This record gives sequence, C-alpha cells and structure tokens, in this order.
Amino acid sequence: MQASPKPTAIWWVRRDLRLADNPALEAARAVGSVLPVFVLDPHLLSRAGRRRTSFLFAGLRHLDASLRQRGSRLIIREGEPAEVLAGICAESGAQTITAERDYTPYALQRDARVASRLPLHLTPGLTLHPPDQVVRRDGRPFTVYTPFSRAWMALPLPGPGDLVPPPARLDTPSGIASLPLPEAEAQDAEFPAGEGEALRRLESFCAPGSGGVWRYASDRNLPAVEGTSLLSPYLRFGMVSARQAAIAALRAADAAVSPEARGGAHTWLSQLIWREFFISILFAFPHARRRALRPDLQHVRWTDDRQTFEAWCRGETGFPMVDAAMRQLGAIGWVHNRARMLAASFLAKHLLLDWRWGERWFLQHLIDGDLAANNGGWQWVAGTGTDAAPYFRIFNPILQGQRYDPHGDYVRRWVPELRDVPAPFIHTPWRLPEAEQRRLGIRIGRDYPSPLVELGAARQRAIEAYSLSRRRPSP
DNA sequence: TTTTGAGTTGTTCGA
DNA sequence: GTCGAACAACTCAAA
Repeated sequence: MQASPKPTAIWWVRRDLRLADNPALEAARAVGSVLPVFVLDPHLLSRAGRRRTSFLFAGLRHLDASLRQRGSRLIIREGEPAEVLAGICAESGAQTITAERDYTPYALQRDARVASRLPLHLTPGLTLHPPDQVVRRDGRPFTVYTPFSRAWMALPLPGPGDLVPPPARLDTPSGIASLPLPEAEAQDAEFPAGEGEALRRLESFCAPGSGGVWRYASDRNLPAVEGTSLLSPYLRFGMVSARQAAIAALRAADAAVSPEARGGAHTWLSQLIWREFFISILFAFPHARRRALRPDLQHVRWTDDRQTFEAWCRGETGFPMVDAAMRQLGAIGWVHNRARMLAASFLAKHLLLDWRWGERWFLQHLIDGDLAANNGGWQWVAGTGTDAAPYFRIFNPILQGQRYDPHGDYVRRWVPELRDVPAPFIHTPWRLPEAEQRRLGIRIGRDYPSPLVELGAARQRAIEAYSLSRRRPSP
C-alpha cells in the first residue's frame, strides 16, 4: 500500500455529475486530497437504454474535462462497486469514501454492501429534504401529494447564499490507473450533456422577462410549445442539483411581476416537489417497484397482448397524440409530460395492458429515465399508486389533442405521415372522408394505422376490469 | 377517538 | 355551445 502524504478521500460519483453545489465533493475536500471515481456498474448499465447510457458517458467526459481544468481528473473503473472501491482504497490509501445518498432499493443495498467493509460517508444532495424527514407528525410517510408538499415547504428552504461554488482547484493524488473514458455516441442534439449546459438551461429558463418559468403554468401543457424547463435529464444525473433548481424557482417567484408569473414559478417548484415525493414513496414502499402500491389493484386482469403492446411502442395505435408521444420517445429519448401521461393512460386504460410493461419501456428509452419518478408517474396514471388518479379519470386522446394541440403541430412534427391532414381531422384522421384521403394522398389503414380500439368501449372495459380487481378480497 | 375537509393534470351527460 | 353535476366511495391528514 502506498499512502499519499495527505489524507485522501474518494469522491464516488454516481448521479451527481457536477462540481457546483455538491455536498459529496465538499465532504471529500474537507478530508484533504480528492480522488474522483466513477464505477461502471454492470447491474445498472444493463438496464439503461443506449441513449441514456450515451448521455451519461458524455456527462462523464464533461466532468473529467472540468476536473482536468482544476488539476484533477476522473478515475473510471468497472465492476461490482464494493470490490472496485476496496481496490482503489488499497491502491491510494484513501481513508474515506464520500458519495451522495441515493434511495432506490438497489442503491440502498449497494451502499450497505460498501459500508459494511469500507468507510463510506453518505451526504444529502439528491433531494433538498431527505425523504425520511418529510413525514407526518407520527413519523409515518405521507402518501398524498398535497400534505407532503406542505410539509416539504414548511422545512427550512435554502437561499442563494447556501450554494457552494465549484472549487477553483482540486488536489488529486497521481498514479491511480483509470480505464479510458467510455465512448459516448455523437453529441446529443436535443440534450447536450454536462454541467455547463445544465446551468445555461436553468439560467435561461429563469431569465427575467424572457424565461419560460413565467409562462410555465399555462405553456407547460402544450407539447408543441417549448414551455417546460427541459432539465429532467440533467436533474437525473445531477448535472444540476435539485437545490440549485429550487433556489432559482423561489427567486423567480419572488421576482415575479404578475400573479401569472408567480404562479408559473410555483407550479414549476411543485414539479420539483413531485420529484421528491416519488423518491420518498419508493423509499417508504419499496414493493412499489415491482407491483401496484394499492393492494386492491394488484389483480387487474390485463390483456397481455404482445402485438398491441408492440404497436404502442412503435407509435402505431392510430391515435395521433399517443403515437406522437411514442415516436418522440423513440426519436429523442424525451417526451413532453402531457404526452407521457396520455400515452401511459392509453396503455393502462384503453389497451388494458399491464402498466409495468409501459413503465419498463419508458425507463429504458428515456434519457431522464429515473426509477422513482417513472414508477411514481406510471402508478399515478394507471391508478394503482398512492394518491392516484381516480378510476374514472381516463384521458381521452382525442379531446386532449384538441385541447392541448389544437392545430396539430405536435402531431405533425412526430407523425409526419399526417403532415397534410387538416386541423379539424388531425386528431381523428380515420374520420377523413375517402375522397379527402385520396386528395391528400394518405390512406388511413395503410399509410397510418386505423385506431386500435374504439375509445368508448375501451374505456368501459378498463373501468370494469379495475372494479373487478377491487371487488376481489385482497390477499 | 372522532370528525372533517380535501384530494395535480378528466370525461360525460343532461339541462 | 356552455355549464354544473355526477362519476364511487375511500383514505388520508390534521384538528
């Protein structure tokens, strides 16, 4: 063992790919020399789709570049984290490992394994408030969003002065071997990775006057409009911290000049709170990862129809809003929130397919794919979760299209074969008269699928299947 | 312990 | 076309 002259801490990077406002990095710096390490964990990598993996790899390159500017670098290793870290501790003589605490079932198990044999020091940072601190008076977890958010807001909130700037220099021991940085695919056009890009987005979204946050309350519902922050992939990998985002939201609310603007900032903040709510839910109810949170909805008789599922995956259901969502997912690995809800609701309700099939597909393909947020969102839409949508709240993809994509811009962008369909028919192309189809050169059923189900009957079938499960005494 | 008010994002039906 | 009620009761959270 070759001890370095100065005490050394390993900064174990997991999903906190940033130098600013990073408690795990600060904890390592407090020890002395900092050895930044990222472990390629086969267990996690095998579950992420190509696009998210590439985003992560590009993020590692950016982090490494930032570290090198500060006299440091990122050590890449591969394998079972406890084994790998034990090896690096021995090589470097590091006395401590710092890391941002993560709350998924796998992360908890992994970190317990590491902590059982190595000095692992976990810090907050993934959330503003640790999930086990936003609880009811009796200590039990909240299971309804609104009381959770009230309790969350009642805890001390950070201000701009709490943000820790990135270190100007980092002292890192030399001579520690690293694998080459993994190759990312060509830079993602929609979501360039990196802390710099994340901060630019946050700043422009909250920019006085021009920022999207001021119109967020209304524009966030329009999938054809760039009305959301587009920060989800960056929050997913901690290229920006939830705290940085929340502080920006609180400042925006303070600076708002109109009730609408203030409402926009609050609505956006509430989305950050939703993120923490779902992290808390999965932490408190780990079984939700694999089955319905609500015991009475664990026995819905899904149709188990693979072909229908595959049509949904491909974006060939015959319902333009659903198909636009699924094509957007395939094309850029990100889907507008309203379109996500629509596509998810359509799968679980109208197609009566097991929501977990859709959950897995989303988790694999989304750049921002996050176990807690994805599972929470799916269970909410499917009505199986805590604080779920009532059974009768079933999105109608036609009405939703007419309401939130009235001109069909979103549909035309992602379902190009419907490009020339006039607006009155854009959400119901099967109603185009034959002559009109000929004139436009599009044949429904050949160039674009006929609807997979009849909405009214499918809705009825879903309500019945759900109530049947609920009537069954739960085991 | 009991009571009370409330519950992200909707749709349909009938007046 | 617009509006309000119904949709099914239930559970949560706090007083």
